[in-house]
Amino acid sequence: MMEAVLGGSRHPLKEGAKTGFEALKELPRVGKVIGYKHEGTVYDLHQPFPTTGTVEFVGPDTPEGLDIIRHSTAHVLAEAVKKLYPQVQVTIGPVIETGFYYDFVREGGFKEEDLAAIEAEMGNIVKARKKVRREDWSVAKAVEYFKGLGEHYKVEIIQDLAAKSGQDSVSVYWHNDDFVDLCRGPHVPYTSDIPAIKLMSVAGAYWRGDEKNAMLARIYGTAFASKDGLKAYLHQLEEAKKRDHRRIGTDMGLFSFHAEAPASPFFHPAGAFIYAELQSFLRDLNRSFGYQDVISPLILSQELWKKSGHYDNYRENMYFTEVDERDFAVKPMNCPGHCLIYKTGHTSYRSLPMRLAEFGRVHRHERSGVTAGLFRVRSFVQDDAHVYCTENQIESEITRILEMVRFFYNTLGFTFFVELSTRPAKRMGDEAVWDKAEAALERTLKAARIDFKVNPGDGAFYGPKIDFHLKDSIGRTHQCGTVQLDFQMPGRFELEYTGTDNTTHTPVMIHRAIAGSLERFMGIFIEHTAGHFPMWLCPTQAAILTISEESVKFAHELRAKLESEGYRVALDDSNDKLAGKIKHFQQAKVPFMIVIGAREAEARVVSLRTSSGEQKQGLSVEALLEEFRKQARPAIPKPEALASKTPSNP
RNA sequence: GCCAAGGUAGCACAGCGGUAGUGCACCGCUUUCGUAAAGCGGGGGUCGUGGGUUCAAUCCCCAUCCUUGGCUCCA
Repeated sequence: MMEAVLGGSRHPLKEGAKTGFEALKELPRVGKVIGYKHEGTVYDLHQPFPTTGTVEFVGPDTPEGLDIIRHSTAHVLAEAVKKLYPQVQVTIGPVIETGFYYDFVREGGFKEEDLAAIEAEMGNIVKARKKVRREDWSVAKAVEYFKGLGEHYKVEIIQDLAAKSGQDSVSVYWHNDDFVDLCRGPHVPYTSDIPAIKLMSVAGAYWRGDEKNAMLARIYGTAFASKDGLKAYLHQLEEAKKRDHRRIGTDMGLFSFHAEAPASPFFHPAGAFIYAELQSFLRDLNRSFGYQDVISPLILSQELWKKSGHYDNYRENMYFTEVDERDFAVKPMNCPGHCLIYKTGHTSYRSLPMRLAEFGRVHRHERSGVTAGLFRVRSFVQDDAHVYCTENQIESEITRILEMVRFFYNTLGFTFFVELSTRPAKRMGDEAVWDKAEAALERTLKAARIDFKVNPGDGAFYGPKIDFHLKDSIGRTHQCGTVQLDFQMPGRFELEYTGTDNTTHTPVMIHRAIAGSLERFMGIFIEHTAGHFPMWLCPTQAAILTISEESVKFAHELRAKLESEGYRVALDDSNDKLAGKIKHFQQAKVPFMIVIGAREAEARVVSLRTSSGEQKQGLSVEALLEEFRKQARPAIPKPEALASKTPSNP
């Protein structure tokens, strides 16, 4: 006897149904069904039905159902495009996290204004309720058929598929007899089973993602199980736009960009304040963990970059300059400078680990199309540090760094995930050293009980690395912190220390950053908080608002008192209405507003309002200060204090 | 770099062959007012930059700079 799972409950199922549709006839009607899952694979309802086991029917509002709808919508898009532009070739049209896309071959690409017509044609196809029918063809037949249609990319896909997997048949899906596309499936049974479609944008994309290949015309779209689902998604996009750090940065006057220095931010007083506070938080954390500040120059000779390997491996991202007939480069990284500092003077094993930290400004020439607000810039500061240590100290040093990273992210309220990146194709050094380095990082992560995913081939050219990724408000992830093990550079720079045995050894070098780029980190933090920063980071922490002239004198006294306590306070004693003042400081995202009218002035108390709208009336000045003290910057722990804490990376 | 869209006052936008407009912000005056906008008046733009077409260009054409979305998601 078979079993069916339908609408969350189990039902016995008679054997012998030929298709999903037939099987459904035996079962109670519970909502819409567009496919079924059997042994982990999803099938469409027209496909031959299994004869054993449990079958789970898939509704449109399940993750699998949504994938089916979106994949089918991609096919409908392809049919609509072929109908409107018969000369266009189709390539691939996969489902992505937010919808789907389809890549076409079309001279000149598509224009955004073409989308309306295509969407209308898609609507016709949906309305026509075309049956989506699967057929299995031999590879030979498929190749011949698509060749006949002039669909050369499809032919390439089929031949590739056959060569790679060795399978001798492929599946195709028809819309009635009007349109056929190569596809693994599954699909909705009828085109009318797609409830809500929206084409989003056009873009260029390289065939198979490779710049050497032809540029294809991509159309992005999305589809949902209901009109409301689509509406909610579009609304969410609007909301995300409001949190965009570029918009908030402009509104709050935090930073600007100028053509005079493309992709390089100019921080205004308010933005620079927050930036500097974050920096000093990180500096204090560094010092607490035994790091020492150093400062190294921005421009260093080209020979140095040849020695470090950057010239050979990173040249296309570097800025060069020539002065006095000598070649220089602007540093894209701080490590060679720190190595020169290490090299000065004789080093004993007693001074290891040596932890050198620098808020080092680096310049990297990112390609023009990849820069984005603060997220990807060409000039930025890293909270960089290099730890020189013995091989025996590697694991304890990395553990210490993991603790710092965890404290910093948790304190600012971020969730993150961790990736271990292993040897890339373009690399230096022997395989044995790579083996050792990769194993050391993996061991340390496991010991710290941090979940991680291995990212093969994504390491730096000098060693493997651990990357920390933060999630922003619209689900994008950003690489921030990094820990990189380096067995190469110390040798290249002939770094040495004298060991207990009184002979010279080469130290190991660990590159690490916690925030990564302060610029990018600020961008993420702005979106994370939507501009509502914790009080200790705010340039203006509180605004005193008077109601009428009787309260002005007390307001000034209060400001003097708060400033003498070290708070950054604005005073609005203008003759605007209170509601207007509140609106102004609300939009400026000042966390606290202190309202003072005649009543308060007389009793020498205040009315406190937070930017989230909470109110407390009749607070004494001492009670107000107590409220503020609760918002102080979190205390920086010592390494020993964190070592005992239960690890977590949510 | 490549494909597409865009650049008009500090900000958000409208206008699109006959040399510029709205809202907010800013400045001035009036209003002394209890938790998201009181009223009136005013100043501010060589319409990204360079070239071309035209009697006339913010608008059309070419070039260029900058910004934005996309270029890993394998039928």
